[in-house]
Amino acid sequence: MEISLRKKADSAASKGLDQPVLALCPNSKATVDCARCRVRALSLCDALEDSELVELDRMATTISVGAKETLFEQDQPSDWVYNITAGSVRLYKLLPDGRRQVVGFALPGDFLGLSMSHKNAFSADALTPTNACRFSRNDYSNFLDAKPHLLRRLHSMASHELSLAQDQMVILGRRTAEERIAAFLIGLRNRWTRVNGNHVHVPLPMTRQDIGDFLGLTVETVSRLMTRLAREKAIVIVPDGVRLLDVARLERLAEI
Amino acid sequence: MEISLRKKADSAASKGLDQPVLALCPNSKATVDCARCRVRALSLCDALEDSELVELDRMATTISVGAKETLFEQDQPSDWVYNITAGSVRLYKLLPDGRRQVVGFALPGDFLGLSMSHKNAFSADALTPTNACRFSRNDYSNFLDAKPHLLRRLHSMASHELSLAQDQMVILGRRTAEERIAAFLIGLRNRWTRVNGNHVHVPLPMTRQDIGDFLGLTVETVSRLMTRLAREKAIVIVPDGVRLLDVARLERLAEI
DNA sequence: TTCTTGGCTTGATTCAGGTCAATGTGGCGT
DNA sequence: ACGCCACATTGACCTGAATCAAGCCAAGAA
Repeated sequence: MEISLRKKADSAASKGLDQPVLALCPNSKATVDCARCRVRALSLCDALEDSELVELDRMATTISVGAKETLFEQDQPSDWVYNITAGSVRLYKLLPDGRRQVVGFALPGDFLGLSMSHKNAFSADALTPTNACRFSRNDYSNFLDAKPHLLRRLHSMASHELSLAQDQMVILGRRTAEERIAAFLIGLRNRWTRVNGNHVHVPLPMTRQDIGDFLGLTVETVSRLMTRLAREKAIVIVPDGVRLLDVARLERLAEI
Repeated sequence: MEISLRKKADSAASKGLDQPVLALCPNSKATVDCARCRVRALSLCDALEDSELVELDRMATTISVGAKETLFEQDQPSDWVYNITAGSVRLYKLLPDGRRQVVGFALPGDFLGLSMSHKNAFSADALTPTNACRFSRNDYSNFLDAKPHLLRRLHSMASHELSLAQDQMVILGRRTAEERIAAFLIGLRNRWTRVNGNHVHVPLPMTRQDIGDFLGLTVETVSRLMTRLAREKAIVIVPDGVRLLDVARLERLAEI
């Protein structure tokens, strides 16, 4: 795993190969500047005052990982919490025999470390080159103790996450393969909307295998159904994503 | 829906038919006495000092609902939060066409209302006669604002719930019917342990249909596999539950 | 340029679990 | 005692998605 570190207090701390700096986070100075963070409004940090952001700056380290590199691994001590600022991340659990369940995908603005447990409940690796704001769990926990409104916000994010997980339980337990694909595309469209605005173009940084492992299907089934939806003019498959043609139909299929 | 109310401040507030008072909560006085609550150690309230419990007493109302009665319904305003003190509750989501996903079962000590949303994410109804401690969401929210350590506790419960939901995603997405049943029985055994101590007898207050709707299976499949596990001497089916004979085998099947 | 590799698609076949249809069974109200 | 009803079980059959097996294609490596 190669991670490049950029930190105000210790810019010589870089280890491993540097990843190219991504377009979304073009700070050439090796500083964290929460006040100007472009995902701030989407993230936990939105709960903070400007004065508090200065404190946060001091705690934060920005990290960059390349595609396919690991952020953290299931069952390892969770020493850090992360705020994704650019890129996309796959979150998954492995069974001993290799079966895999993807429990979610993280996009810019998403927070990893809601869980308050000292072991990671799942592994996380980057789907595309990814930047994140990283805090030590200790610093973070102390900061939380001092800022009850931040804790409120954290709790409301965890509640929201729980609610999404329950929706996913409905999808996995009670929906057909076609409905799962439709729900996935509509759900992802809605999440990209927060980041990029509402477009019929839905980027899919993950592979078909990842989608299958998220939806409880095989690659082949995902591929067949995407092809079928395309044949029936509900979507168009484009490089690195899909374009939604018949949003109404997809929403009807996805309806909860 | 019939609910009997018993409250210190307003014992005349009873409406509807009274349910018989349950064995586990035999207060004949219509008062809430958190300090002596038998599920306190299991519940949120464990985070509170004795002095704070007195405040809680004043906010709380105990309610009793009979089997099959509704505590609250999906998409309705969530005006109350609940602490289950006796009985068992089914939590579920309905699709428009009637398909159902049970998202969980609540046992004594479980808290309903982690979610901080003003609409219920799911419906809840009693499987067996059930007692709960009920708080208005407003009172509760104000109380939380004044007690950051209670909020911490609430958040850690929500985190735990999220982690369980992710485990359930693995079960629904990537496990065989037999593994699902084993995981369900072992998981339920572990939860009853908190309430009753560790026994090989696992009460099943829910129907086979409920289990199927929790595990993404049909009644018939649940019935067949329970019968098979019984035939193979892994369990014995007894009235209102099962007795685990070969715990090691079940744990191997359930392994995460 | 050709070779390799990883991801994607497509077709043929299989099978785990669903569906449909009886039948069994225990509790409850009359 | 009787009938009812909800729940549970069991059997026969069906099907949606998995599995197995090729190919296809684009991006890198040699």
